[in-house]
Amino acid sequence: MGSVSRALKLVDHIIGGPHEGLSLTEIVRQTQGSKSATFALLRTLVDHGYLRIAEPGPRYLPGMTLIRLGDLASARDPIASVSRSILNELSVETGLTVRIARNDSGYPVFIERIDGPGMVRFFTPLGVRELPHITAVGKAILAQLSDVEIRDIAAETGLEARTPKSITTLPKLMTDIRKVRSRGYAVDNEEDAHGVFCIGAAFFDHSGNCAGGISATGIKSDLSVEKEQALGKLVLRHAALITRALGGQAKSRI
Amino acid sequence: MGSVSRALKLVDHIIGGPHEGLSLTEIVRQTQGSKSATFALLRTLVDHGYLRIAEPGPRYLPGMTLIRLGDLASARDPIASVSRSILNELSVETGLTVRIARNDSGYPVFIERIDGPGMVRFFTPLGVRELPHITAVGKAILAQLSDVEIRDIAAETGLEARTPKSITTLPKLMTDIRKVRSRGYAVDNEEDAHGVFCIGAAFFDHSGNCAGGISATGIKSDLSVEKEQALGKLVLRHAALITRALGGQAKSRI
DNA sequence: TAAATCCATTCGGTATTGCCGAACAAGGTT
DNA sequence: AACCTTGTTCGGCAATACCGAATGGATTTA
Repeated sequence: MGSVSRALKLVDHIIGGPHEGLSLTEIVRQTQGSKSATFALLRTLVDHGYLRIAEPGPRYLPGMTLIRLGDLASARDPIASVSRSILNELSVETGLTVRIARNDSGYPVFIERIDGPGMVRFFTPLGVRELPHITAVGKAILAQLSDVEIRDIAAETGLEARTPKSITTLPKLMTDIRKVRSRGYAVDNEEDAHGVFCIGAAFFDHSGNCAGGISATGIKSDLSVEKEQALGKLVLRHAALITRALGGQAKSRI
Repeated sequence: MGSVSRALKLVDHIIGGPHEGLSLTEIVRQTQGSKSATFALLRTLVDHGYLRIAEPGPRYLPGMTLIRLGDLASARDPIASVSRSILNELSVETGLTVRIARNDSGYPVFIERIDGPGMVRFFTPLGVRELPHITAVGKAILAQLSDVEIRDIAAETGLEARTPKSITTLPKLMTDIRKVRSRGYAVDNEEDAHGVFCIGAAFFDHSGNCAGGISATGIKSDLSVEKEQALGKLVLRHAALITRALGGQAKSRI
């Protein structure tokens, strides 16, 4: 399957490339492999719409099939499709950037996003495993796990820092998790990015497992202390709505 | 590249499959190829996140990478990213399902969508070439082409019908296109689906070429005659906003 | 104007590797 | 307990994906 892997790596490379696309020789220079082989791979990717060619001087760009598959994958995801209207409601009520994440064995993977109306745009990619200890949804998910599971995940990630406010030690993480458990919602206080806060809460599937989380993100200066609590309760309520829409119920942790 | 093609066909097959996913044997039955070969292909697709495995009884589902690539492809598309806020504005002003399409050499390919707030959901896939003579955006794009180009595209598609109201002959199409040219906006009057109307208008890039179109879709009974004109003007105005955002200007047709 | 450079694309020949059938393992069912 | 179904592994063969070189077209340099 080396061929397939190489082809998919090419897709990744091109989607990470510059706005105006990449030429064949540029791609060959930046990746390993002969010119003729990559040319053949690119050709089949174009045939399937994964890439498209921009003229002049054949430059390769992401194709329409990627948009098609992403749309279908999102429409077929039960969590994403069920929460869309609830997410939209939270968006208009808060005016913030709101997101839904799926619980990928302890790690949050955001699958849906509605940007706030303001000028500020956050870099919030979908479909990527995020760090649990640095995101509000991540901590909301962690809070549903046992302490040993949290320890294991903390060991896996190494609790790396993104900002000076990031939590980098297990004890500090545990005290924060305990706060999450008592409040019901999790807070990311500039732990992921300077000047950015995030408030998240978990939702549950039919078997009572944490299926993911919902969160609202904004710039720190807009969030007063009393607003935080109100926003937390709002996010929590919408998480409960998603739980209900999924036909789920929160499991009582041991 | 047979390998790559087969792998991408598998992705297509699985994303078109049932909600609960497909098992290996089901996939083997529905596609050609040996069990071991498809197993290997599926494995690499899972490795790259294009597919994911649902337990129990390994069933294959669309993976998170599809959502990630779709999000990135959409974010990198200049038309999609520039029109997002304008599309959102049209959405709240009309309360309808609104969409943006890219002009793919005469054919509309929708790349962005905001569903209306109501119960009704239209099946409006993204990233797919739609038929020009059956969609409002399609006719808005056609109206920007020369008459011979329209004839060629009509010959290519065969002007197939979707509903009794579909336009199926070139003369009828041309009279409708002339109306589009005089009004500025195009109307799909239950030509694509029973009880569904759509109003669209074209926007232009820096070189004056038609880059795509924007449209609003709703159920027919909500659209009175006087509303149609108001809505048409509204859609047209938002198309002009996109043209400006793209740094474009409408080319005067000959 | 001609030489030169750069790039996309094509083409044989070779060896890598992807494919197949069969065998193994593991549940689930009768 | 025997039987069927399904996922997974393995060895051997043939297809085919890869490479390097050659071609052709376009743009630039001398």
